[in-house]
Amino acid sequence: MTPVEMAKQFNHQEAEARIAQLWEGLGVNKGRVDHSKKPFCVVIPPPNVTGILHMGHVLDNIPQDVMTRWHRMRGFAAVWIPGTDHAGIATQSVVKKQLEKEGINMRDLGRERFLERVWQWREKSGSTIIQQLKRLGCSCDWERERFTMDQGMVEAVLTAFVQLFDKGLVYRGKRMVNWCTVCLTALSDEEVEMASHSSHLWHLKYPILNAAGQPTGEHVVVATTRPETMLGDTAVAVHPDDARYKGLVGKTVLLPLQNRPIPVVADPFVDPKFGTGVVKLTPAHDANDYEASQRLGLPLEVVISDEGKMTAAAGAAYEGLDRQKARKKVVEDLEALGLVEKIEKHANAVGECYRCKSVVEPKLSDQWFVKMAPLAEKAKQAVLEGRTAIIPDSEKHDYFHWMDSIRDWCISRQLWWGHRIPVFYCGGCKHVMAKVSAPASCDSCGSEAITQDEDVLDTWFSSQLWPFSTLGWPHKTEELKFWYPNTWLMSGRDILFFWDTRMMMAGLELAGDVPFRTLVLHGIVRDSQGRKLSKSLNNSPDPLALFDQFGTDAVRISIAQNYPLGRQDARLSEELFRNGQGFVIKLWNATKLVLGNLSGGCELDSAKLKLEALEDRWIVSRLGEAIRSHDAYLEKSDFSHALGVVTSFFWDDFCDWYLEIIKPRLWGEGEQKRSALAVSLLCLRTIYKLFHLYMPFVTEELWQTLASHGVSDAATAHDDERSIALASWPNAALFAQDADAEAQIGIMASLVRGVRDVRQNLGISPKQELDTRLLFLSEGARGNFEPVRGIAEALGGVRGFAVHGGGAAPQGYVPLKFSGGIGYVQVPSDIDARDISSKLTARIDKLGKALQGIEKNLSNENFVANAPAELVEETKSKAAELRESIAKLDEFRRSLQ
RNA sequence: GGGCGCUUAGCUCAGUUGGUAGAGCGUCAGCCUUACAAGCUGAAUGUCGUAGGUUCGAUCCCUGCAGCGCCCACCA
Repeated sequence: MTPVEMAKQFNHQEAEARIAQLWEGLGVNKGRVDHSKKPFCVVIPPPNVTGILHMGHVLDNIPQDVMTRWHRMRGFAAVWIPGTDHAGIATQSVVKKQLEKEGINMRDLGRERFLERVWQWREKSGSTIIQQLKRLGCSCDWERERFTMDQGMVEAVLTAFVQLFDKGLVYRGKRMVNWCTVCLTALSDEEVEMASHSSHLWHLKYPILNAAGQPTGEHVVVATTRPETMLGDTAVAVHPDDARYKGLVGKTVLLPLQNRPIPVVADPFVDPKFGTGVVKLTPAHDANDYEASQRLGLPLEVVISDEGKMTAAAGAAYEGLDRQKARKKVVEDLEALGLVEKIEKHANAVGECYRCKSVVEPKLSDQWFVKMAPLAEKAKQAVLEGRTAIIPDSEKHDYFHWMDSIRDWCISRQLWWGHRIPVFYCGGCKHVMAKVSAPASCDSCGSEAITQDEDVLDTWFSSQLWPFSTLGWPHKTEELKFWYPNTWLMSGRDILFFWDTRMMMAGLELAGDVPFRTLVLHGIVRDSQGRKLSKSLNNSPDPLALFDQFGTDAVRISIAQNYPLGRQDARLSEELFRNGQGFVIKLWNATKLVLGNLSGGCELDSAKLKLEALEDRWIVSRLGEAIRSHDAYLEKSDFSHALGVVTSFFWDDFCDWYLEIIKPRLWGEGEQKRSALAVSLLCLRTIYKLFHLYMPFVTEELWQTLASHGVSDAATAHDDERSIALASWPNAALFAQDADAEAQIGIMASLVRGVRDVRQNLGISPKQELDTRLLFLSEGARGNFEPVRGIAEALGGVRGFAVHGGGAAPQGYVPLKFSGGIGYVQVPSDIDARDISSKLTARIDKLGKALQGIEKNLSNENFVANAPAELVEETKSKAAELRESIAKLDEFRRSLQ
């Protein structure tokens, strides 16, 4: 082997594509059912098929990649299944808008032709996000890519529906549902976001009629936040016990504008304390009112259409007006009649469509529902029993609360793009059948007049099957048997109720077990000012541009380091990515140093490695500790801390101390050089493996660089060395702990830091060699120092440490404290004494304060009596050390005067 | 209205059997030392939100309060 001339830096632009090809060629990401190994399976939260990669995806997928790579290297039969979601409402509205641009109304086009257009759009843009995920370095098994509307998925979805139907867990019913007047479909409760609107509370006067139907001249005042709905009022209600209105119940009032008499009724749902205690009843447009009207047998008057416009029933003056405009006109018209008593400011929560943000309208309609209570109970139990762990633990609270307060799930959507509900109606006997494939005739009467339900299923109905439908369910495939339940699932906590909870329920009900063993939830990323990323704020960076600019590895490591696990959110900034870039560069340069000094005869065999030099024993001990600690964090899915362990090992221990210590050996010859090379190469190879989870590209490049120069480890030669992704995970047990080495290097580092500190403080040039004497506080410390004497001299720039026997500080030396004793550094004659004196005073004051605090404790009898003996001893010796240091500093200060 | 979380250095955040607080960035100072100036070396900076309680001792445990944020909720 000869010294390697490495490029100045890692060219990520060129290398990433090449490395991705290497992986593809080697099939490193392929998951295979292998019963000799433990299974590991993750399914990707399927992005919208027509979507493009945004920071949210990056956030989602980095940890999945980390976990998948980690398990693969640890010898699991690991698979990460990718795919995309058809995203019903979102995709339909995109295509609808495209058509509108061409002047085509989708209703005119018809269902079939419209669906053709959607499929075309899907074909065109469907692979974009998959390509982008590849650029992120995701080690998915791309051959297993699925789409929520591919053939197998259709079968799974229809089967799931039919099974639930047959169990009586799916039913059709007339209910008040959330209706989006823009998307023109029903929504589930989860798809409605409550937003606070500052609005008004209008107090309207309804004239009271006498028995003959004539106005008495008196009014009853109702308070409402939606005056436009008064056109559809069918009654006015008060609380039965409300003394103020006792005489009113049973009478009739005149509904203004409509000039229709409506009754005054009593129902306990009215809150006498709110408003005037009188509420108008609009059964067709309010869920509460609807329920009350059912109890009271009141009629329904639909005055708002599906599109959110007033109907003919609202009266000629209002028909066709938008809800908002109708509200304004109704109020104006009532004011003109003198029927508005007052208008108060009022903040209320309004439901908005989670897709288009328009205000949802309650609408009474026939819809399909999933009966949730029995499913929720099982899902709750599974988490209570620990069959699925939720990380962080605090999120369980929301999970349980949701399960406890569950309501039936409206799954029918009045859309075309989606899984059509597999329910068939017989035109003859009105029999209703749920079938995976369309029946030719009625099961019950044999009639061939069969029609299929027009609606499609909620997108989340198919998403909830993802952990097992991707593995071949409803067929009992090898994959399903081996990889179900999935090991792990990562999702943003914003879709906990859309997706995660429903997968739990569907998995337990349909696949017979929990969908995943561990659910990890994360927060969102924000910009540097803490704002959510959004298109309108233009603060949402394009991940691909970031990959180009900083390198994919840099972006990945930056995000992994600042991972918003749990409730926490993470802030993004340029600095963050530059920081990540720094790690890539540092790793490159550390390799450059070692490879630049390669020479013949340093073949590496980690099993036969003899660790003789102290620093070699030390770095190997530290490395073992880093591996153990990293793995322990990752077991808990704590990526940031796991990565933090590796980065601080690499940067602080390996680069700042180890490489600095061994430089003379690397520059030298012979056995010293050989062993330094062997140990540093072993460390580098191990560091690459550890970092590979987070920075797959640069670590692969460096691994290949080593391989191409003949560096490989004889001890792991049985491993597949063609790619680091196929290499085996480092075994911490092979890196022996060495307490002596750690203690000795610890003393050395503390002493060197002390000398550097003195240098800086006194303004002594780093080049100037110093004379230094040491006073050891114990024989042990002295013993620990001897082996590191040479290293300390080299790194501290010290001519030679002499031992100071004790007693007064030597003249002209400044003291420094290190772990194990006190050092004295000779002050060069050209240093200004007054300058030093003031610095010494500051230092003495600082130590004095620390001593004060400690002594306060020691003078407290209760502390001495109650605190653990060890702690008391420790505190005493700390106080002694401080006193000694202060005394020496003071002595020196006085000697200057 | 109910529930949950957060408040620590100028900024972003770590900090579990309770023992007098750390990192990165930024700031200041010194270094182009033959891997790296996107670097190295050193320094400064905190009534750990607030008021109490428990304790020999509280950033940590308990209670009240304030500010910020999130989730849930059919009160017109």
